Amino acid sequence: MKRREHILLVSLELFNNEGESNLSAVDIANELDISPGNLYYHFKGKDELVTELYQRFEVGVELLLHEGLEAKSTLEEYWLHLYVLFEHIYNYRFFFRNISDLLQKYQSIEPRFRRLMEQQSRWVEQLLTGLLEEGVIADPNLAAERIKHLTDNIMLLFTHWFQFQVLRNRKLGQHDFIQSAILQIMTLLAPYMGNLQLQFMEACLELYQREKQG
Amino acid sequence: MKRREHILLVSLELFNNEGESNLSAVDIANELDISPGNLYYHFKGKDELVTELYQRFEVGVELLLHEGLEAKSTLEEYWLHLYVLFEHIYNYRFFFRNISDLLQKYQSIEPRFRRLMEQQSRWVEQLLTGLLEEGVIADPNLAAERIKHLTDNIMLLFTHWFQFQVLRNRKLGQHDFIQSAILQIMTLLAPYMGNLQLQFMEACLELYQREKQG
DNA sequence: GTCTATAAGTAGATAGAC
DNA sequence: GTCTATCTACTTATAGAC
Repeated sequence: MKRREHILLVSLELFNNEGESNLSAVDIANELDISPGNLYYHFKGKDELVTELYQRFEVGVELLLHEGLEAKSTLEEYWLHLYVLFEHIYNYRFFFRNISDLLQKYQSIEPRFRRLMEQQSRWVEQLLTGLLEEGVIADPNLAAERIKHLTDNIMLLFTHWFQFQVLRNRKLGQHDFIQSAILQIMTLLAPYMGNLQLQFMEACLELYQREKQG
Repeated sequence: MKRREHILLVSLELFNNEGESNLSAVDIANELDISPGNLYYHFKGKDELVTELYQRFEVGVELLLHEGLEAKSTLEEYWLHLYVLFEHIYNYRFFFRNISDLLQKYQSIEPRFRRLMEQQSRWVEQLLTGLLEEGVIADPNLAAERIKHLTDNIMLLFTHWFQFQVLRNRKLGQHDFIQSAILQIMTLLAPYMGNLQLQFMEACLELYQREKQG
C-alpha cells in the first residue's frame, strides 16, 4: 500500500512539471525505478492514476465549497476560501494545463468536472451576492445579468489563469500564482467597492502573504 | 496548386471541428479521398500544414493591429477591430483549443505566437488608454497598474474564452461566440463608463449584430 | 502528381517466470 | 509484489511503381 501512495505522489509531481500528455507509463516507472509491469500491477494504466489524482482534487474542492455553503461563513471566510481554492488548483495544475484534451482522454472525469464547475459557479455567485447584500460592494448598477458575467469571468480565472500565465512565460511559484489570481479578481470588483472595502481586501492579501511566509 | 489549397481548407475545417491532436495525417487524407502518400507530397507532414495555417492567422491579426496603430483610428474603429479579432480567433479556433500542447508540439510557432501576443497586449493597452483620454472612460482611479490588470484580463479572453465556452458545454456559432466575448469585455469596462458611453457600446453591439444578419 | 507498400518508432497492455 | 519479454495498435514517414 505504501508503494501505491508513492506512485501517486511522484506521478503528480511529474505531471505538474512536465505535463500529463508528455509522460508515458514507462517514463513514470523509470522515474520511480520500478518496471512498467510493476506499475501496471498497481494501476491498470495512466487512466486509473489520473482518475485517482482527480478524485483527490475534487474531494478537496468540494470540502471547501460545502464548508462555505453550509456553515454560513462570514464574508471574510468566503474570501479566504478563494486563496485556498487557487492553492488547490496550483497543486493539481497539470490538470489545468490542457483541460479540453485531458477531459476528452479521460472521459469518466468529464461529467464530474462539469458538475464541480457548476457547484463552483453557484458558490461564486453567492459570494458576489453576499458582498452586495452586506454592502461591501455597493453599486446599484450591479444587476443580476452583470453578476452572471462577473461570475463567468471569475470561473475563467479558476480554469484558465494558470494556463495563461504559462503562455505568457511567467513561471510563477505557488505563492505568486495565487497572489496574481486574487489581484485579478480584485481588479474585477474594485470599481464596485468603496475605499474602505478596498483596504480590507488588500489587508486580506497582506495577511495571507505574511501567514504563508512565516 | 489548387489541391494544396484544398488540403489547407479541409484541414482547417477538420482541425476546428475535431481538434488538431485527434487527427492523423491518414485521417486528413481519407477525408480528402487521397492517399497519405499524396498528402505527404504536398506537405512534409502535419507540421507544415499547421505552420502554414498559423501563418494565415498571424497575417490577419497583424494587419488589424497595424491598421489600428498606424492610421490613428478613431476609437469606434478601434472598438470594431475587437469584433474582427474575435472573428479571426473563431475561424482558427483549433489553435486555441489547447494552445500549450500545440505550441510545445510545433515549436517554430511558439516564438511567433508570443510576439503576436505582446503586440496584441500593447494594442489593448493603447485602446484602454485611448478610451481614458477621450473621456469615454472617466474614472480617476484607473491608474496604470489597474490598466495593466484589465489588459491581462482582456488578453485572457482573447486566448482562452473559446476554450472556456467549450468547457462549459456552450457550443456557440461564430456570431454568438463573438457577442459573448464582447459582452465580457463590456462587463469589465462598464463600471468605468457613464450611461451615455454604455449606450454607445451597446449600440455598437446591435449594429454589428444587424450587419452580420443582413 | 498520385498511388501502394512498407519501414520505423512509440505508447499501451499483458502473460508468465521469479 | 516485482520483473522480463512480448504483442497489439497506431502514427509518421519514405521508396518506388504508375
